[in-house]
Amino acid sequence: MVSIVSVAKVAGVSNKTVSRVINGEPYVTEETRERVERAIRDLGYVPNMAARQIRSSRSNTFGIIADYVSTTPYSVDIVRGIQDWANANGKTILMANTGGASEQEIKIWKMFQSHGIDGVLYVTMYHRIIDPETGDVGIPTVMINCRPKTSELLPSIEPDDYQGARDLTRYLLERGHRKIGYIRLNPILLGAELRLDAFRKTTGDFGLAASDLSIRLGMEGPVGAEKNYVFAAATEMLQQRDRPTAIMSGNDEMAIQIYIAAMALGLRIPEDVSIVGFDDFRTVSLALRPELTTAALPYYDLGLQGAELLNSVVAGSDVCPSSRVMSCNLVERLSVCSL
Amino acid sequence: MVSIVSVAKVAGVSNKTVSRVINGEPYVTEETRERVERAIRDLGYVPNMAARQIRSSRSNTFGIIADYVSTTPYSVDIVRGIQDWANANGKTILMANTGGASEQEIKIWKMFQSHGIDGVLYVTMYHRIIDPETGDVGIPTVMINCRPKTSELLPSIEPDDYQGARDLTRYLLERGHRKIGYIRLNPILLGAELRLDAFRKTTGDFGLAASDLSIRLGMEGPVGAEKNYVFAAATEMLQQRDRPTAIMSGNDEMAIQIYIAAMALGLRIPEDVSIVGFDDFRTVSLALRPELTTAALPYYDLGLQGAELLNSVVAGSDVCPSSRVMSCNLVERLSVCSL
DNA sequence: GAAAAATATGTCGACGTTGTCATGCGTCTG
DNA sequence: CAGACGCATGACAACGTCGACATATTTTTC
Repeated sequence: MVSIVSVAKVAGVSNKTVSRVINGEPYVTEETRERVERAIRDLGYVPNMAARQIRSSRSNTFGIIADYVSTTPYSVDIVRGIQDWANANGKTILMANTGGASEQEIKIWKMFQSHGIDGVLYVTMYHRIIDPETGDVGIPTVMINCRPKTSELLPSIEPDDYQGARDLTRYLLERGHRKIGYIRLNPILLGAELRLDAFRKTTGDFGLAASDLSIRLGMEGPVGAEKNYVFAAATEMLQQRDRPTAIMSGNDEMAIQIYIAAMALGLRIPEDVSIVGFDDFRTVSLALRPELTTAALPYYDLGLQGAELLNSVVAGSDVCPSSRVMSCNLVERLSVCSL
Repeated sequence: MVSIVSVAKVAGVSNKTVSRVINGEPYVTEETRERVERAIRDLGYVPNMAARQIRSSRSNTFGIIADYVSTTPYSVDIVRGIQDWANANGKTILMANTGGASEQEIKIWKMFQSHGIDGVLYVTMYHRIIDPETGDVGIPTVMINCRPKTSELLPSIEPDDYQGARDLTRYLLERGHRKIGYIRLNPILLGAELRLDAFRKTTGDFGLAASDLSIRLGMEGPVGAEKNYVFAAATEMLQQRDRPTAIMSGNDEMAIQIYIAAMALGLRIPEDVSIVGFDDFRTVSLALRPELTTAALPYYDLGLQGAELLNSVVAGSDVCPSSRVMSCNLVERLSVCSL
């Protein structure tokens, strides 16, 4: 193992001087600095993080604890955002998934503690309210895509589902749609309620009556084993005499079934029925024909901002532990037409 | 910080005895062991990995270096497999993404070295042949979902695209299909060639002529910015007088467009045209109606086995650095009918 | 019942790094 | 020119853990 000591020997200086060079401390002659740097290059020296950590009790490592995020296709962009931030700021990321099991969660907190993690990003796959088993370990924590249930608040960052659904609804209304169908997300998800509320409120404000709305449940049951009514619901909705001219889908994935249901009934998209999604899950939204108009969940930014926020918490700046919210931008594609 | 020393003080023994208890070494009375364990619990002691590593020069940590895997929806199951193995075997996972940039890659290898990583899993999003910039760091490495180009071989684990496509083709042939269309994956991907070869070979063996086959390119161009011809290709294919009774899609995602193309032409699936995918990317294969018959990429097992294999390499057992291959199981759903 | 073996516990140092303090040298101030 | 100051460097200890070795106690063996 090539250590600071071997570098010092080769450069003909003390180890402390090498340490100074490595850490960019002042009070080193240009000449010694160069000698040391050459020795570092020649020997291929790399600092030993474990030793640093033991000395400084700072690991420069953040932990991600997730339910399924990194192992599920949907919210990977959160992780990407975090990693990009970490990369740009010289931090390392240690990742663990609970798979939803709370005994796992406790084990993971212990593991984080063991590794002297500086801070934890608590990430969930679906936007929801939870009660993190922080294991009372006292590591600074920021929640991403979820919000703590209990009063002992942790700072959190969430997508603005309400605003996203409101913008989407307005978009349809502005294009002349007055009969609108809505196929609901699984009600366990926080987004489901927020999106539906926004839909109801916005159509109401615009003067639509309850009879102009056609609302159906698309999915229900435990995440990962839900019952799927989307195709049936869409088919039924589109067979009504007075069928909606536009359908809002709880998310993009569900929109696949709505497309297929519409086409099976011989309806053209968007001429006969307009469809909008939610999430901008691009594997779907860009694969559908016509491409899907939808509201983009700000996953990447959630990750980036979350890491940034955690960093300031760790650095000790007094972040008030409130919930920060990021907007969902409307992505206009070709699945909606004006009437 | 509660260390071994504080535990020793409380338990009234030497630190070495505490160390012995922690590591389950023999030669400790039942009585002392209990006293120590109680002290550990009372103080909430957790071993300090950094210190351990510095002492033993083993970190019990594996690194994942990926192009985009963990930040892309497709192959997250590889990561899940690795993490499950790590969890079950008390290893920790450090994860980094190159985003495809090779200067990133070098940086990441340095970082791994800095952290004293025991072994590295080199994972790619798409099955392909690459030349890893291992940074000549000499950390044991196993490649997952890819194969090294150069002669200095590293052990690798890959999916058996050929077998998967062969089984899928046979499945169609056995059900009486004699006119079969094929929409090709992006040819940069190793899977594209293997799958197409299998399709050609298997139909040929079965006695189909080239004229019975209708092969079109679905996508091309750099990953992430490819040109997409799928919808057009499928539409054109299905408008032929002598249209195929079944279409094999390069992957599940492309099948979305094939479904829509077929339906737009008023064709029913599977009565008028059968469709099979590849990958079993469940967000798609289970969302399509009828659900998609496909071959499942063994991603989870790739991860699990890869971690296992890396572990034996690290432990020093002489693993011959050859390529191991895992089969793609056919998943029968409802998108194919017998003629 | 003495020597040998097995069991139980302790002391000490080293891993690689950096913070604290000390030292040496040159330059400035009055 | 004495003292103060700024700069450049080094000596040393300490972080938490565990391996090597030493010591103390008990058990086995003939």
